Amino acid sequence: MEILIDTDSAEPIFGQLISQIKQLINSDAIQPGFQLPSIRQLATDLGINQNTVAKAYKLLERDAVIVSKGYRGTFIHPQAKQNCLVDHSQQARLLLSQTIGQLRELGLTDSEIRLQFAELLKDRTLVEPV
Amino acid sequence: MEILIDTDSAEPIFGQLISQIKQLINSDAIQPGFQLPSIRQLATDLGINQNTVAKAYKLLERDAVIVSKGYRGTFIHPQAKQNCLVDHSQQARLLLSQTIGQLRELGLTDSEIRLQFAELLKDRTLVEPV
DNA sequence: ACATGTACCACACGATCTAGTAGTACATAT
DNA sequence: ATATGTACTACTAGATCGTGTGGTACATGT
Repeated sequence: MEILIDTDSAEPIFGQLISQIKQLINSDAIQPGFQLPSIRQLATDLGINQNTVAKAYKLLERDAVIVSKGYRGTFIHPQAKQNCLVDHSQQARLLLSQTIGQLRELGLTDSEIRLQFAELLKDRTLVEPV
Repeated sequence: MEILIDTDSAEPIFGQLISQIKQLINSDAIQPGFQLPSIRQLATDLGINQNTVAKAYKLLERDAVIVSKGYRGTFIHPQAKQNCLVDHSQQARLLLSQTIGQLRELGLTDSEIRLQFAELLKDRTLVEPV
């Protein structure tokens, strides 16, 4: 499994990791069930921080591209290739654009919308019911 | 009509104007039909910029607290006292909190939500249908 | 000619916030 | 003891935003 990191790139490292891992899956270089290197292993190999790798893995797992099995390691998800194409941003775009449109119709200033949004986003109770 | 501006205050000048004008209305110091000083007049009286006064007036008119009658001047709105209490932020809060909750349930990161939001807010076509 | 509200633009200062990364520590299970 | 994923804090550079200002221009109606 070959991954190259460009520290000078504008794209963040964890983003490069995600892109390249997805590409390896799409090109069938690695297939479902394949065990990925551990977070520490990959981090030291690439000369980057563990948290950076952990972040990439976490996002990949959220999108069901890989699966973490705790101390046993991390593996390619059975439907990895299919899930690589899912775009969560699409749904977000739709929901948000509708909301913004409504708020603007109410006459709210963009500044006011921004302010409310920033405050609400700090509030974690919006998804976990306390 | 006495208005005092504290340049050293953390609250922006246009905010101080809005607050104090609302308070004058609530305390019956000025009543519906009362003619407010013109933008230029108030600006020079307080030693602040015209645009700052214009901004305050504009927001007050949006919330139906005052009414601009063009070259004839600006007046206190008939239902000013009542409209002083209307909080547009309330509706915004509700709409936004619902949307944010849904996006989080989808598993989206706050970073991702923020990004989408920032991009969409730049798009003015969301309310004006081109 | 004059005063009114309104609408732009551009700029600068300051404050705030965010992303990205790094370091460290922890619980688990072999 | 060792390896795994995970969670927390902290830091720094950079971007972003708001505010206020200044200037100019316009249409309106007296």
